[in-house]
Amino acid sequence: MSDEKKRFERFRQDLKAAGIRLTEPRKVILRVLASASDHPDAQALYARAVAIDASVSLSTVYRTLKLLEERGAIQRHAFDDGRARFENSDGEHHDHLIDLDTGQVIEFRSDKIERLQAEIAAELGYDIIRHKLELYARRRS
Amino acid sequence: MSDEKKRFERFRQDLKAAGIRLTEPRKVILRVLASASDHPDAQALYARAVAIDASVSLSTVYRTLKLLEERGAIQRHAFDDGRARFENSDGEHHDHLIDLDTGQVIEFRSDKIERLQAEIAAELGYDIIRHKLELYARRRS
DNA sequence: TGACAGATGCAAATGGTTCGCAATAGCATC
DNA sequence: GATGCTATTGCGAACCATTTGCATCTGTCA
Ligand SMILES: [Mn+2]
Ligand SMILES: [Mn+2]
Ligand SMILES: [Zn+2]
Ligand SMILES: [Zn+2]
Repeated sequence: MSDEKKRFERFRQDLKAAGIRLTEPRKVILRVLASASDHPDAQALYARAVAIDASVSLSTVYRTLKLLEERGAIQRHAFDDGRARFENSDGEHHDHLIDLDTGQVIEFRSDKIERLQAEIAAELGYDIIRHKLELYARRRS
Repeated sequence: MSDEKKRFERFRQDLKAAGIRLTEPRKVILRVLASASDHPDAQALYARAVAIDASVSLSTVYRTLKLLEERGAIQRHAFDDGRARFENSDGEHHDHLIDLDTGQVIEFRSDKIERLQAEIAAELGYDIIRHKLELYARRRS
């Protein structure tokens, strides 16, 4: 089974387990999310969904995104361009570098940084629930 | 001269140097910003400004904030609560830990993390222009 | 197949922020 | 200190991403 199909299945199970109806628009949106490998915003997801089924509405895209986010199935990011961007939450945690010139989003992960963050929070008497590390950068010339 | 006064002076010089008029509303807003030690949003700054001079408008608060941000005199943050928050840019760079229960913002700085970030970017062929590190955390029980 | 609660599309509302515009007020000059 | 030009102001309307109310549809399970 392809990764895309696996992701779709995971979404489907998630909703089913929560007793949430698997409607036609939701199926379409799940499919779109499962096959996304970038960090699309709601508009982009809506466009991809409409390409599959023209009757899907932007409202339902937003409602489904919220639903999946609440269940932890997808993650919402707020990069500096205003719109919220989404990606599915499988795979290991990573942070992002945003190319200021192209808008390209590059993923990276540093265990050292993750560890240091936890240490800092601990010293302050806190446990990190989630965090955000975004590097806005320009290609070295 | 107090830190507050120093900050106000720096703001004043910045604007003067750029040939920007030092109007009454701007003076009030500069004063408010200079004396802020937290991370207030536009509404909060507006409230503080109005307490000094009731004729100041929210529009002018926003316009002045943009002006100062463009000159690098203040910094804009976008924590997860939607509104933009501001703080003056003197002092050394730091990042933020946000207490999810109280909303309290705690500042910290880790040279190690700063260094690691630069290394990661360099490996990817990038120079960091700015970055955002926010830890959303809960007090350890 | 029927019933009913949950889900949908549409349009209108929201909330933070920006903008257009006519009126006002810095500031350089006299 | 008065004058003139222009930047700046307050106000309300516009913006834009996202959310919501509502009448209508549709999964789901009996
Ligand atoms: Mn990612
Ligand atoms: Mn700070
Ligand atoms: Zn991370
Ligand atoms: Zn930092």
